[in-house]
Amino acid sequence: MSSKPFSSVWVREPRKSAAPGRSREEIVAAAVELLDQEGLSGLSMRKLGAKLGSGATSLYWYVAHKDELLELAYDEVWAEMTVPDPDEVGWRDATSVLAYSMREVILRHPWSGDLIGRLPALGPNAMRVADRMRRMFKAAGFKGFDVDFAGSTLTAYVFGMTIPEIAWNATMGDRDYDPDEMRATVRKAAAAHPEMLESIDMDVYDDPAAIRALCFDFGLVSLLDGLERRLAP
Amino acid sequence: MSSKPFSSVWVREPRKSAAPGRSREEIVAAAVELLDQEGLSGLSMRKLGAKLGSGATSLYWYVAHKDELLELAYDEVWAEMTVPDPDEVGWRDATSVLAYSMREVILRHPWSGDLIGRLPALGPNAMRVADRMRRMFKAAGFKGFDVDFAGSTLTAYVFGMTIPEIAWNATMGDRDYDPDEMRATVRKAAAAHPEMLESIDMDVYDDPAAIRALCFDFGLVSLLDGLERRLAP
DNA sequence: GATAAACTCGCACAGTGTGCGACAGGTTTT
DNA sequence: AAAACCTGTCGCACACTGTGCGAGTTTATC
Repeated sequence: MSSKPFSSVWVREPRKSAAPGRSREEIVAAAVELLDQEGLSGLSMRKLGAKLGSGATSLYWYVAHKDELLELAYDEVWAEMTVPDPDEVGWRDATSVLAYSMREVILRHPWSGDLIGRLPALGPNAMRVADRMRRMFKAAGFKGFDVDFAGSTLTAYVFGMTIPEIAWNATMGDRDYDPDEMRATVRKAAAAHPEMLESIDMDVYDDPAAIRALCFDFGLVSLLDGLERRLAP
Repeated sequence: MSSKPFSSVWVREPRKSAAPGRSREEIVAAAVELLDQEGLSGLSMRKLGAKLGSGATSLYWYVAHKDELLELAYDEVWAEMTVPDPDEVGWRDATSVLAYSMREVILRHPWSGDLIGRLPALGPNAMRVADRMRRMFKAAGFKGFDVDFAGSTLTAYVFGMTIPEIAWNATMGDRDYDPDEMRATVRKAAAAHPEMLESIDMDVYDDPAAIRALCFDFGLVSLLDGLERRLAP
């Protein structure tokens, strides 16, 4: 009765071929490289084929469709995240380090921001992160559902804070940034809401990166405080 | 010296035409409708033109490019969010209601999830929400940067929690959901991490929507607790 | 040497955003 | 009245996308 089966690279049986000329790993690596250089919209099968010195449609032997390739590339990103051992540093430090690492990795691969919330994170690397994050929160003392809830809350925060940051970098990165121009723009947009001006006129726009870092830390500390509170009633 | 000026619909001067046959509002409304029905990838200029009984390229009179249209449609989403008055219900209730409202609105317009983190939220409706959210956190007692930081933290959490939920609905919505199939899938993906099983084997997959709602509340309460703690040292 | 499996790739199709230039109708200026 | 100018519409064309198909080539196995 079920219409279509749930489809994901991680569910399909992989090709058994040992290691011929072109391999799936090579393709995924090239895709990640291209994505880092040109962004999500810069990755096309034709370009990727050219980069690998092959025809575009040859890649379809190793990969069912482009989405599958993206699933594979996406999981590579999770591999780069540092997940400390809570037994060594304590759960708060461990989760903090993970959070900062996630933020940093996503910012390094901005295209991954567009994939969060579009692809299921079922790859081995994502699983490894999930597993170790569970351990962190178990070490902290969470029980039952709360272990997963705490994990979801943390990743939600990090993603939610970082994704808009990517957007900012994308719109601003390819032009010379002028604080005054930006201030003027936002002031115009907020003209109808005089109270907003007090935040705009602060020196937010002079060093946005620094302010964003501060903001990330503020939210993270708050969040961890809030989680801690759920442990001891 | 500055390469390109910062571009956004909200910065450009709008067309002055009063109200001829076709108007910008009409176009945006039709776009939102189409987006709701067919999702982000379902919106093409040709389809939209057809829906309005006009040629595709005619729309370019009212809108500079597709992105601009998306900016306009995106802002319409912000208009639907309920932003209570903190003076009436207290800041914690006010922020909770806003958070729930944001979640609900985004889930109702899933395509907006893909636009967060791709478009700047400078439209009048987004500004209105930002302004009133500032008021909430000022009423709570936050000062200076912390007012904006608290706001960013809250929206980050809501977005980060909701965006993956959209992805889930998208992959699952168009097929019959089978808890056991899903459980088996995830169990397979997590095979290398035995500790994950204890969360998988709980009844998460029987009523995912309910669990997600629980999770959202857990994170929200934690976050607000954490923010509250920053008020009284 | 033959048969089959593994792999490559050119062609073609249906679709996309959008620049361009040709139109039409109304308003204003000469 | 004529000419010039806006406002608005739209067909055509370009370069680009993912990918199904089928014919071709290489490699492995018996």
